[in-house]
Amino acid sequence: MNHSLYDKLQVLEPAGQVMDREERLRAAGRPLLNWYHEHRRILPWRERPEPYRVWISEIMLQQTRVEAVKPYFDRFMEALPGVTDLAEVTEDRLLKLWEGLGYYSRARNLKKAAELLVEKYGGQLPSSYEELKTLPGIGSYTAGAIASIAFRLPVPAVDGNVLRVISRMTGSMEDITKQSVKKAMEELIKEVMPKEDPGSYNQALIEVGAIVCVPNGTPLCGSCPLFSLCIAREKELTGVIPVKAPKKARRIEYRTILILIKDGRVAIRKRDSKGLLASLYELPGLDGLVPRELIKKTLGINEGRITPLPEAKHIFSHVEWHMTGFRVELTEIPEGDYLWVTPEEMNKTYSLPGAFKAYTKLIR
DNA sequence: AACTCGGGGGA
DNA sequence: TCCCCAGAGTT
Repeated sequence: MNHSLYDKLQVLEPAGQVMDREERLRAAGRPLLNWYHEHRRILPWRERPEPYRVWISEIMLQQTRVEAVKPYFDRFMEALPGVTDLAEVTEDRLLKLWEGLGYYSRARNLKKAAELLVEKYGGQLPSSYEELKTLPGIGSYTAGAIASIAFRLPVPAVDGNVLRVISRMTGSMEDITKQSVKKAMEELIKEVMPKEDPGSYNQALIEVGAIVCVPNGTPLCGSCPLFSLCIAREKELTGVIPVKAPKKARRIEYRTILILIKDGRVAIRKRDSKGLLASLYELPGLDGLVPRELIKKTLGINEGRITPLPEAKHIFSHVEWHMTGFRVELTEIPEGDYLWVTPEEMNKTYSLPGAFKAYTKLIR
């Protein structure tokens, strides 16, 4: 096992003996399990932890809060109750089911993986950590979560919660955004985790991170099962740990959004299958802030009534769209790969991400 | 190792 | 505003 500088971090126990990082984590196992059985939240995907349900929930939960996932999970399970349904669903219907959850490659990878499962695994998820990890969209965390929760295998599932809880408890000042730190944490946990109920153990660490050892604001140390084991609590370092490298500033992109109207229908178009909002539908748009006088020329039309629309801003994690827009009432169909749809079809059938909301709400 | 990929809720 | 979230894939 790798021993970094901070593995050597030791504190004096009341009795005078010291406890290193590994011992501290071993000691946490029983308190975590006891706490979890008493305090765990009742969640839809925890009721019947079958492999398919655990898989779908874990993908939805990647970088996404429990509260955000709740309204999506049951609807998804009802629409696509099994691997075969997922393998056969159209991409448009799948993306509509995912609309608003973000990170849309998760949905596409889900379908890819389902197709593989039907082809090569008899429509079932494989039960080993290593095989799970080969599937699209399943990395080390998700493979560990499925293997431990659905198949009861003793493998770790290290997410942001686990990194925060354990780095605080052990007083580690290492940068948890580094993949080397995550990997070391996985190896450490694999060594010390109890073997009898690995799913509950992993979820206990996650649950403590989600509802006690919270990231923003003051952690609720008074109700933490790891209170007496926690170095950050003892040394008042919860404001410092976990240490994370600063992230870089967002770039800004300027867009001109167009509501093209012809005979009561609106133009939408499918976005590229790669990049931001891949394969979703969008209102047509132009790069940059295009002045009103250039709109007709750019569209290649002669007639049309052009009305300016308000400016709008949409913030993604790494990009900001600063938008302006125009409504264009057409008497001719412009060149371009447009789909002409009624406002109702636009809402019910096609997946238009929230980034366009400032303009889609103006369509009537 | 650095970058890309969404959207929302809370401080 | 900024932060973070049951991360993974690509470059």
